[in-house]
Amino acid sequence: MERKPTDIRQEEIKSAVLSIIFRDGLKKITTRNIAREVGLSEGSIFRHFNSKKDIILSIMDNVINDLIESLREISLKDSPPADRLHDYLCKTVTYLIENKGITILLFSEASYENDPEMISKLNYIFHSQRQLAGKIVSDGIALGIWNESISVEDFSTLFMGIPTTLNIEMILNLDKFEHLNFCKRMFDLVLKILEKQ
Amino acid sequence: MERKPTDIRQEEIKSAVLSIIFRDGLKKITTRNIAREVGLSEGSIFRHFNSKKDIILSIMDNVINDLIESLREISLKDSPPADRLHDYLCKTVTYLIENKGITILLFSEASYENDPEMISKLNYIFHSQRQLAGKIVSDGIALGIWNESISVEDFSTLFMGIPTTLNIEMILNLDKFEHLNFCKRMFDLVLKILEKQ
DNA sequence: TCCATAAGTAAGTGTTTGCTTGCAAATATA
DNA sequence: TATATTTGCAAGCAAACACTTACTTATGGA
Repeated sequence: MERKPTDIRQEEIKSAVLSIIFRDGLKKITTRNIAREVGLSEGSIFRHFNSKKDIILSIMDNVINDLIESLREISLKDSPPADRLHDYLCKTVTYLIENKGITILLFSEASYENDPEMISKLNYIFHSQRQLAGKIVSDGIALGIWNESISVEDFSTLFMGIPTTLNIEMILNLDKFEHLNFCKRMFDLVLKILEKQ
Repeated sequence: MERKPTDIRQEEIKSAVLSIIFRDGLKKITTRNIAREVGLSEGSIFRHFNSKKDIILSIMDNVINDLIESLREISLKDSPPADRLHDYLCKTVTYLIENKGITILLFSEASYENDPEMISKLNYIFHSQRQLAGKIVSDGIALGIWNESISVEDFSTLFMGIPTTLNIEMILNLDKFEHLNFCKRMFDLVLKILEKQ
């Protein structure tokens, strides 16, 4: 059989997991199915990961490296806060649409396994998102653009609801979901909260 | 052994499921564990429900009867829309806090099993909530109290994000979560979107 | 009092699960 | 070329799972 180095196989395995979820649902993520999807024997999967849990943890690391780091870049830019907030939201929405099912995988596995390592990684992802969004709002307030009486904490909570609702809507009616201009529409709504009256 | 009629046992079983989730996590909901929690043999569980799936479906029915019907009542009241929206939000928040883990159970099971019956019930729950919130907003606009240029659809999406975020926060840091005045604070924020400028 | 029915149990069933073992062969390094 | 390491596979492991079976016993209406 064809042989490939571990780092390549690891990516193939993680990608297989996401394909299976999207096509067949969460229940079908078994080491047998993953092996078949990659085109390896089941035993080989355990050459490249110590456990099934490690595969999920590694997928979480991908989310951190891809999504969170992009959001961090946007949040720390010099551009006007309104532009940043808009980009931030659109980046999140795009990522979720392009990686359908990834957050439900993360939340389901974490709450299913009740595993501290998973919960901790999820915590990092969630609270990074919150904190980075909060920074943009703080900047806007500091610049005198936005209403200084708004609680940054509370706004961030509300803001975080947008991607999570998007996720749920995608689970419930994948096909019907109308994401045209979704981020722009949501952005216009939340801007009303921030603007000085 | 003590014998009880099916309808009593069914409630005991459903209640046991929720206790197990809260105490031990989703993975521990096995028919063995449920039986032990109720104090029955595993076989007896199947006297009262045809399958494990039916237990979850029945819990979903409880959510529909308890939460959704309360929300419907609030939504259809005659009181001022702002009062109704506030009550609506607080009712949801209270329910989620008192029934910790119930929504993650529903979403996880539905997306894990990928079962049409479960997805359909979840759809009903989610879209009822959306629609009932939307009605309050429509009423407010019709009465000339709120900004008529706001999209009721988009507002409802944003509004639905509040309970879902609450859920996630509760999974991630159950103990630390500060829910004092949570609903009031969120209500004040979203009111800024609705008010005429 | 009789007896159908409902509610209980112990001891299984087959299947699926994540993972291991023992060994072969490809690849990299000396 | 010699050898150590890595990658692969087939077969199989124990444990866990939802659920069934065969049988017993309590309950309640005729």
